[in-house]
Order: sequence, then structure tokens, then C-alpha cells
Amino acid sequence: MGKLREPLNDMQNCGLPAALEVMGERWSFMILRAGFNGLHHFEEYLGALGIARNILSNRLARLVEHGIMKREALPEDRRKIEYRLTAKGLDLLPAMLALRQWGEKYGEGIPSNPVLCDERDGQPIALIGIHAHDGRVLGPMDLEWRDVADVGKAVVEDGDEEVRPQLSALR
Amino acid sequence: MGKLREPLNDMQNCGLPAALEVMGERWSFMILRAGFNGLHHFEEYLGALGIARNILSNRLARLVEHGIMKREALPEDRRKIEYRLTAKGLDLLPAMLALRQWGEKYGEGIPSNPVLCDERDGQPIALIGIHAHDGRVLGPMDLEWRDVADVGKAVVEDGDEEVRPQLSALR
DNA sequence: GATTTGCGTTGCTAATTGCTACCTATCGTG
DNA sequence: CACGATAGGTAGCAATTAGCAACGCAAATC
Repeated sequence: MGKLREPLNDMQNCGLPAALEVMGERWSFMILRAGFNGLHHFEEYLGALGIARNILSNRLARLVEHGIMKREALPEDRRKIEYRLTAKGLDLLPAMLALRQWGEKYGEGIPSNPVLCDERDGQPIALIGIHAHDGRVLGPMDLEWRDVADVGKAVVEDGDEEVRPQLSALR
Repeated sequence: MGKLREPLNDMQNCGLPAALEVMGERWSFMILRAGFNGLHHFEEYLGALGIARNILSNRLARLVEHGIMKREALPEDRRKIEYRLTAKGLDLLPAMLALRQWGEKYGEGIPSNPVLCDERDGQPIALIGIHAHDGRVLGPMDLEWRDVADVGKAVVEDGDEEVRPQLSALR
């Protein structure tokens, strides 16, 4: 052990801070969830979430600004604005469900009465997890950081110390 | 269409707000990520994240309080405190990676130089996604909310209106 | 033309974040 | 044992963000 760990000095050069820039703000995920459930209008979000008007206004604007939702005025009633998830927004579904499943697993008194199912066979979806390229389920200990150049290479058992990142520091 | 959507009135009876109670706070995910990468000590987090001392102190306390990390004084040097992810904390890895992969996909100038790989064969892990119980990959349109009583039942093509939740409101 | 609906903005207060400086216990060293 | 260095915090204060209630305003409806 004592391999290399992920360069933490470039902590900012990582997808996580990028994602959190928008989605890390309060209410963003709840708005997203409401969007996934078919809400499209300002007052719908307002009623469903119990969020303050000005905050909702601000959050929707930011989500639109970041391309997660798109804002469109309806031609048939030009008071109404439709907020819809974009492809970029829909791509957050796995993250949202993973978070939600975690909350459901460890939270208290969470009914999980409606279950999210595969429409095809009506069975509940699988738990969101980490998979190898061939579909095997992976746990935290099965992972390691590799330099792009070393992807797919055989395990360098010794080599220099401090050569490859590790997640096994997790113990 | 016109099925039932997830009861939004019980918006709080859901795993998402539960998850966001801790993980929705600023820095929580970044601290978690640092923890995944083998950091264990206060000053390590401090240096790696560029977070203020009091905030880090507060956030670590809250993560411990919620059972995501555990705090342990080291016997050999009793100045040192070890912060370690618990099983509950490790369970957040899929959510963290999903978020991160999303940020990497849509963010600008994100190197993705170290790649997270399966230690077994050195291949990059698969994208975090939504899978059916049998492993098929599912998209947002393949999903629907079902009452627990209706799980696994054949699709009720008409039935009463407003009977089953939908995600197909996504268009 | 008056009222309601939909989507905001504005003003003000409360809570959260961030900075810098300080505090306390422990450790290694001469 | 006195000493400074190290580890992990607190305390005080400024800046940012969230939340509440009231107002604005254009388009629809009666």
C-alpha cells in the first residue's frame, strides 16, 4: 500500500465541485425532483415544495442559466411559463435516485409507498450502484484511481511507491 | 397518460429531503470525497479543501452526528483525531460518483486525468445509471411510480384515470 | 371594466458562511 | 522541565444567502 492518492491539490479540477456549483444550492435537488414528477409551472413548484417565492424564482433562473431546465412561455396562455428539464437535467436522475435511495435506506419513517418501477415489467428498479464495465457490482474496496496512461494495464504490484491512487485507504 | 404522479403533498416523506438534511449543506460532499480519498485528519481536510476552520469543524461534527463519519482519538498520539467514513458514509459513494460523473460530462475544462477503475482488471468503471432488476439500463421514460400493491402486476392499460404515477410527464 | 391568475420583484429580518485571531492539550527536544 | 511546534478546535465579526410578507404587472376571464 501507500500507492498514490488522487491529487487533492487539484481538488477543484474535478466534476464534483462543478456539479455542486448549481446542485449544491439549497432546494436545487428538490426542484429537480419535482420536475421529474411532471411539475412544470412556478405556482406548482411553489405549492409542492413550500419554498419562498423569491428563492424559487432565483433557483429556477439559475437552473435555466446552467442548462438544467429550460424556460418557455406558452403561446396559448402567455401568462404561463413552462419549466422543463433538459437532457442535461434528465442526466441528473441517477444522482438524484442514488441520493434518495440512500436517504430512504437510512432515514426514519420514510414510507417508500410508491415504488419506482420499470414500466416494462412493473418490477422495482435496482439499487443505484457502482459497476465494472462488464456489469459486475463493485464496492468501495474494488476501486482504484489510475492515470489514463495506465488504464487496462496489469496491476503493477510494486513499482515506485506513491505511484497509483488508492481508495483502499478506506480500510 | 394522465396516470397518477407521485404524491407531492408528502414531498417530505421521501428519502431525498432526508439525504439532503446533511449532504445538502455546503462542503459536505467535498468532505466526503476527501474522505473517500484517504484523508483522515482535520488539518488534512483543511489544507485539501480550502474550507474555513470553523465550518470544517461544524461540518465534521454534523457528519459524525449523522453517523456518516466516526470520530476517534488516536491512542499513540492523543492530539490526533481520526475521522473515518462509516458504512453509512461509504454507501454514499454511488451518489457522489453519479454527481461527479455528471459534473465531468457537462463541466468545462475538467481533466479527468486519474480515472476511477476496477482494481480487478484496471478498466474504468461504468457510468452510474438506472438499471432494471435484471440489469437492463433504463432511461427516464422507462420508469413509473407504482403503489407497492401493484408492483409486478401487468400494465393496467386504462383502468381509472389518475391511478398510477408517471414519469412520462417528462415528455 | 373589474377581477383573477401566473410570475415575478422589493424590502426587511434571520440564518449561514467565511475570515482572522485566539485557545488548549499534547508531543518532541535540549 | 521549559520550550516551541503540532493538532484540533472556539470566538468575534463581516459578508453572503435564505425566508417572509407585501407589492407590481401583464395577460386572461367574467
